[in-house]
Formats: sequence, structure tokens, C-alpha cells
Amino acid sequence: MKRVSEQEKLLKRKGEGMTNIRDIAKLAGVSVTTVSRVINNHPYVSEEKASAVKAAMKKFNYHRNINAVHLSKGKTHLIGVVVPFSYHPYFGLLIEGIANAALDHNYKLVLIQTNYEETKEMEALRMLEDKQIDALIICSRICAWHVIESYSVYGPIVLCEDSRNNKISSTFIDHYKTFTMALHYLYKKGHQQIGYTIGRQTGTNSSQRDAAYKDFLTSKALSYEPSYIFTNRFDVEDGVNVAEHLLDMKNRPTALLVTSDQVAAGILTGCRENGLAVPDDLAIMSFDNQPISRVMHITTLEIPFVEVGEKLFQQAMNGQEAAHEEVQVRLIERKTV
Amino acid sequence: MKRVSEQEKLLKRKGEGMTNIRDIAKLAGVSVTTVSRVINNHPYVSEEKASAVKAAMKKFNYHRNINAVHLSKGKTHLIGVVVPFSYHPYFGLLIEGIANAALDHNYKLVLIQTNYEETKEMEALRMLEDKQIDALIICSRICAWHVIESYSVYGPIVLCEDSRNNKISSTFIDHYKTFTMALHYLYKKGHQQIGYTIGRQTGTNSSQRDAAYKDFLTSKALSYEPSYIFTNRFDVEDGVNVAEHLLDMKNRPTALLVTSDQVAAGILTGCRENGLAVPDDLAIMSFDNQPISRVMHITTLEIPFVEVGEKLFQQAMNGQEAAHEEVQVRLIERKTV
DNA sequence: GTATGGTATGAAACGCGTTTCAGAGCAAGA
DNA sequence: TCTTGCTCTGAAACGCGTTTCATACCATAC
Repeated sequence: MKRVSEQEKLLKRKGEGMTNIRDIAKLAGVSVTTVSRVINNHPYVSEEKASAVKAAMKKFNYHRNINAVHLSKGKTHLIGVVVPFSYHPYFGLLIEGIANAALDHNYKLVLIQTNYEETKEMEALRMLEDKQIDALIICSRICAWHVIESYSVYGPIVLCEDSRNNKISSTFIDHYKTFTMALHYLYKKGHQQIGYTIGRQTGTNSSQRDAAYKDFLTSKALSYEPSYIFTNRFDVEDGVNVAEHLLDMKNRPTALLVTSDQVAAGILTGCRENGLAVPDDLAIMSFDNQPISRVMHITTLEIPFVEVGEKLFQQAMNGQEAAHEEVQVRLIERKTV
Repeated sequence: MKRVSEQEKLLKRKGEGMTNIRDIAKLAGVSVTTVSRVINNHPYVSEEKASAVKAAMKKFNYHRNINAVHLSKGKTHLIGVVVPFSYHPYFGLLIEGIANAALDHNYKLVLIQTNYEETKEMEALRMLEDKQIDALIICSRICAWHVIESYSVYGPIVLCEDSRNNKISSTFIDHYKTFTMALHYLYKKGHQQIGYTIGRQTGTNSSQRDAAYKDFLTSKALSYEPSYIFTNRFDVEDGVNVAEHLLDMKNRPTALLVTSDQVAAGILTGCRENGLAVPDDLAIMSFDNQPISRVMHITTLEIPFVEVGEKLFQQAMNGQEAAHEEVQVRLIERKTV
């Protein structure tokens, strides 16, 4: 009857779910090692001990303290994902892709929203350093390369931008190539006055596109027209704004390369309201292939978000040395070019 | 010179950033308690000891192992957020709101995507039980109330649906009230054949709306027309589909209450393409006030996502006993009614 | 002159699961 | 018969920061 009183003491001392592995070991009359083996399905445990342990766990509603596991293992099964904001469909889609891959591998995501503030990105890097996350996926980088690299000793860091010149893994789209392809496509359709809209002006993606644009103009002996470039365009409303801006121009572009379907949807709406015919007065070619582009029949370059998310996750898992995965976009011809 | 050799040994033994608090204590010639005090800015540390500790930390690039802190404190500064999918703007906005509130309080979010699978929601609850997260915010519930309640002993659980009948905190919109108000508004505008579109059919929000709809019909002595109700409508494309469906109906509704701007945008687009005039042939009133509704001039009921996110977070922080915060929507009259 | 209270510091216990290592028992192979 | 080698078990060390408690000193307060 000694055991019973032991149990009663325990029940009194501990609140709901507060038993630990040592208590269970005592209760089941085995060592903590054996309890640990049962928990982790290690094969070398006899039938009877295993069931004694299971009974004790059940009786006391035992749940291991995951933080002790994390400390002991040095892993958390958490992956940090850095995005500037989560509302924008582009990042929503990316997160969706990563989250689905993570789910399959029993990893969870920690969302780190930066609003494009460098300090927030640093916090994410520090989380990696502190072992709060096992790996970090940065969807939109702000910090300098050498800063990112200096943190990569603490765990895998994966980027979503062309990093072939750096020691950091990445899954990316070759925006130089893609932009060039798109520009030639528009040119072939008869456009010589082509402009583009973009989000941030900084960053690898943007400078690749800018380079492609300038090289294209040079190759076709077209002149560079600064007013054809619209920066800081992220959302539908920014798109409407572009359309309105267009109306006031004496020398309008005849085609626009738009880096987000959201912006394209806005431009299209704005054009319709103001009597600008698409594609006759203005051709629009955009990026992403989000649902809205399907609905509005916008010609777009499909980014395979699921694939990107999966590859980013895989790279984050593998870690070891820097890998670079290029992802291909696909042109989807609809009615705006 | 003894100290130097000690240090050298340490440097050899430990890799980058692998020193722990005891090493630092030894190096600085103080106790671990004192080091801990320095780390946590406790006042009772003398100037000289503090600087000795700081010097040692710097020299060995010491960083505390956050998992040890978590284990010791029993808190992780992580809040779980359960959403069915992150792509949809509704959830994106909600996440954005919560994330911003969390940022201000130095909390991070763990995103748990369920795809409406109950097992995933259970996993989230288990994370709370395991102390992996300090609190849980469920944006779209699947599990039964008693299940949720049974887990609330492990930490605060907050819902984004009217839970005034339950012991769980919530920040919610009274969808019965709101739907009733909207229906009367449409009625006053001359509509007697009103339908609605909705996402999931299950859940508190949906049943509140359904009840409001049926009560409204009764109060106005209007007949219930099952074909006026469109379920499983989440996205723009679902909206286009509704519009196409409408064309085939002999007895069309003259107005539609749409539970998401995305769907409304799709309906509007579909109507335009098929020659259904909005609002003359079909009035559309929707929910959320997302950017797309501004751009497309959709009359909508604004949900203050920032406020909702903040309140959800606050409730998750306070925890103690169940609180219920109602949030008001605001009618924004534009051009689709 | 003594009681009181803040400052400063460290030993030890605490939170808790994992893993290494050593050892015992037993069976198949040489 | 002896050696391997697998099965099963547990003690102890490990990962590491926080917190409680006891102690000691010094300075006002009474």
C-alpha cells in the first residue's frame, strides 16, 4: 500500500499535467531512461515495463515538457519565415507553400513580420543564433549579405532571391532572364514604349530587373524614359494610381510590365474606368498568376509558389552547404497583351 | 597567467557561440547568479563585476540558449495562431493585425495552418499543452467547444467567433446583428429577393448569419429560397462562378450579401462580363473592406482587422478568465447597392 | 546604540528530457 | 566451449538559465 500513498502525495503536490518523467519512472517502477524509451518508441523495452509506463502516463495525464526536449536536443522543429508583411498575396502564397511543406515534415513556422525594418530582420537572425528556430527562410532580405553570412554559422539560412554570388542557399527566379523574355515578348507584339512597375527599388530582384530593362532598351536602341518606371507599387490601389497617372502623360507607354497581379488588377480597373482600352491603348503583362489574374484575364507570368515553398523548405532542412535552385516561370497568355 | 590558459582551453573545447553561463561565470570570476543578473539587467550588481561579465560575454561571443530560458521560465513568448489557410486575404489581414500587436510586445507568432483539418487544430492545442506556446488564438475553429475548453487549463485560448455562451475568451463580430442590419438595409433599398454567399457552412459565424437570414425572411413574410444561398465561396473565382450561376436562374435574387470582398469582386467581374448590371440587376453588399473593394467601389461592411488583431492578442496575454469583446463593423456605402 | 532596510553576492535547487556508458542475460555461430 | 552480438535496463551526466535562500556589509532611522 506504500505505492498508493506515494501516488496520493504526488496528486496533491502536482497540479494537472505537472508530472515529469522522473515521477512517471518512480510510479512505474522503472528508470527515467526506460520511460524516455517508451515515449520515443525505442524498441528495447519489454512489454510489461512498457505497459506499466504507459499506464502511469495515462493515469497522471503526463505530457512531456517540450522545452526540455528542445533544450536537450538543441532543436525546436521551428522554422522562421521572414516576410515584410503577411497581408500581400505574394507573401501569403509563399507562406502557404512553405507551410504546406513544413506540415508534411512536422515542422512549424514562426512568422516574423519586418515591415521592411532591418532591426526586425536582425531579430530573426538572432532567433537562429539563440537556437529558437532550426533554420531561417528570408522571403525579402534587407540586411547586407555579409551580415546574413555571418549568421549562417548558427544554422541554415535560405533566401528567396538569386544568391548565386553568395554563400547562402536560395530558391529563386532569374529575374534578369524573365524580364528580358517578357520585354522581348512585348516587343514582338509591336510595343516599343514599354514601362514597368515594381515594389521596392532595392534588392537583388529589383536590380536584376532594372538591368534587364536597360539592356533591353540598349539592344533595341530605344531611349530610356524615367517616367515609364513606377516604383513602390505593391497593391491594387497602387495600380489604380498608376492608371490615373498614365492619363496625364503626353507620351504614354503602350505596354507595362507589372511585377504583381494585384497591381495589374488595379491598373486594369483604373484603365477601364478612365476609358483606356486594354490591351489596345495599354498592354499589361504581370507576375504571379494569382486568382485575380485568372478572373480578370490578365496575361501573367506564373510563379509556382508551391514549388518555391517546397524547395525553400527542403533547403532549410538540408542546410549543409549553399545550394541554388532556380525556378522557372511560365507565361500564361490571356487578354491583356 | 593561469586565467589565460583557462581561456585557451575553453576556446579549444567550445565551438563558436557554445559557451554557457557557467563558463562566463568562471571567466569573469563571479557566480552564475551574478552573470544571470547582468544578462537580465538586475540592479544589484556592482559596476566592476558587471563589466567583467560583459567583457567575458563579449570575448566569447556568449549568447544564452533560449531554450534553457524557456524551460526555466515555462514561457516561450510564442503565440500560436490557427488559420485554415494563410493565402486568403481575410486571414492575411487578421494575421497582420495580430502580428503587429505581437511585435509591440515582443511576442512571435507560430503559424498553424489547418486546411480545416481537425487533427491540425488538435496539434495546436497540444502545443499549448506541451508549453511550446504561451497562448493560442484560433481564427477559425473546428473542434467542439468542450474539446477547446478542456485544453484551456494549459493556457489562454482565444477565439475569433462569438463565444459568449462558452468559457473561452473571444473577440468577435455579432454576425446575427450585422447580417440583420445589412438585410434591412437592402430591404429598405427596395430588395425583396435577397440571397447570400458564405464560406464554410459550419461554425458559429455561419449559423448566426443563417439564423439572421431566416428571421429576417420571417419578419418580412418573405419566402425562403434555397437557391439564393451559395455556400463554399471563399475566393474571387468562386465569385465569378456565382455570377455565372446567376445567369441560369429564372428567378434571380436582386441583391446578394457576400461574406468576403474577394468573392464580391469575382461576382462583380462576372456580372460585368455577362451583362448583368450592378447594382441595377444585382446589388452586392460585402464584408471586410479589403483594398479590392475600394478599387472596385464595392459597398461593404468594414471589419477593423487591426483592432480585432490587437484585442485577440490582448486577450491572449491576459488569459485569466473568459472575456468577450464585441467589435463593431461599419457600413461603407459605395456603388454596388 | 540598536533596529531596519537596501545593496551585493553566491551556493544550490529547480525546470525536465535525452543520451552515453556500463553491465547483465541470453542465444546463435564457430 | 567460447565468442559474438543482440536485447533490456538504469545510473549518471548533459543541455543551461532562473530563482530562492542565506549571508554580509553598510547606512539611515529611532
